[in-house]
Amino acid sequence: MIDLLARQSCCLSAQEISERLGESGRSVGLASVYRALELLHELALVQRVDLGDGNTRYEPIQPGGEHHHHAVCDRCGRVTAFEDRSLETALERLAGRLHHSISAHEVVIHGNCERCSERA
Amino acid sequence: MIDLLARQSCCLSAQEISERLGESGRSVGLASVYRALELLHELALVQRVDLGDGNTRYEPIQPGGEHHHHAVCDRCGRVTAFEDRSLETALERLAGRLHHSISAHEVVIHGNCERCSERA
DNA sequence: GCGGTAGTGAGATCGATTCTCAAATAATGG
DNA sequence: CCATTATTTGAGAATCGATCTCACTACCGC
Ligand SMILES: [Mn+2]
Ligand SMILES: [Mn+2]
Ligand SMILES: [Zn+2]
Ligand SMILES: [Zn+2]
Repeated sequence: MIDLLARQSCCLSAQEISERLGESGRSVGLASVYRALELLHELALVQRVDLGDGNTRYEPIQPGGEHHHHAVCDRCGRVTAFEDRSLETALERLAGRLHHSISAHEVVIHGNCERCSERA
Repeated sequence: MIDLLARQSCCLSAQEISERLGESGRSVGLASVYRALELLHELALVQRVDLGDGNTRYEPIQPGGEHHHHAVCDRCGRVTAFEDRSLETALERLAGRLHHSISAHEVVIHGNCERCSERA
């Protein structure tokens, strides 16, 4: 499972992880998936991603710190990843000013994806 | 209920809204609270806030556009609101570059609040 | 093999949200 | 006013992701 997650470029739900493992032969129960994810999260190897539909997703944390954020289409649900250096810079600067330690941050953008923007 | 929400400076869960309305005499069922919130959200009067504990919160959208974001203490759960102009600027600039319309954005910071940072 | 320990997952449980529907309330028209 | 129709409410059922339980399995050292 570790490897399956590591191979992902973007986030997956626990359900999806369990299904994919099943498809590829190595079936793993949902309970075990959640257990593993919790552990990986504590070890800072996996980050939780909450996009506001009722499903928590998980994605690997890159050792180098590179990461992206997500734009969600409120019409079709499609999730688009994006990176933005100046956004990250703003967040880094904010860290100093804030009376709050920062172990993670998450930026979620809502709107319509390219495809859904076209058709009225 | 509109007025109760409007009076809030920060987000409340549906549960909290129902409770507070009950305390102040005008009891309103949970179903009705959710109904009203959905409507207010469609009218762009209320914004959903998802902080990653299983509770969706809601807060009024200021007509002027002023708004804040949230830092969550992963130890005690306390929610701290913060504003940051340069973060907003970065998000505004991003809007142009992104192949995705933006109707809302949400920034959530995880870490430890001031109090929890002090005690080891 | 055998007892002990850690890991697994099917199914029970929980809790937030959504759905249903009968009752309450409001609006309409004579 | 009163009867009729339309709208709103909210208690409780249903849903569904996440978590918990616990019998069962796998593994380990002897
Ligand atoms: Mn970032
Ligand atoms: Mn903002
Ligand atoms: Zn779309
Ligand atoms: Zn705290």
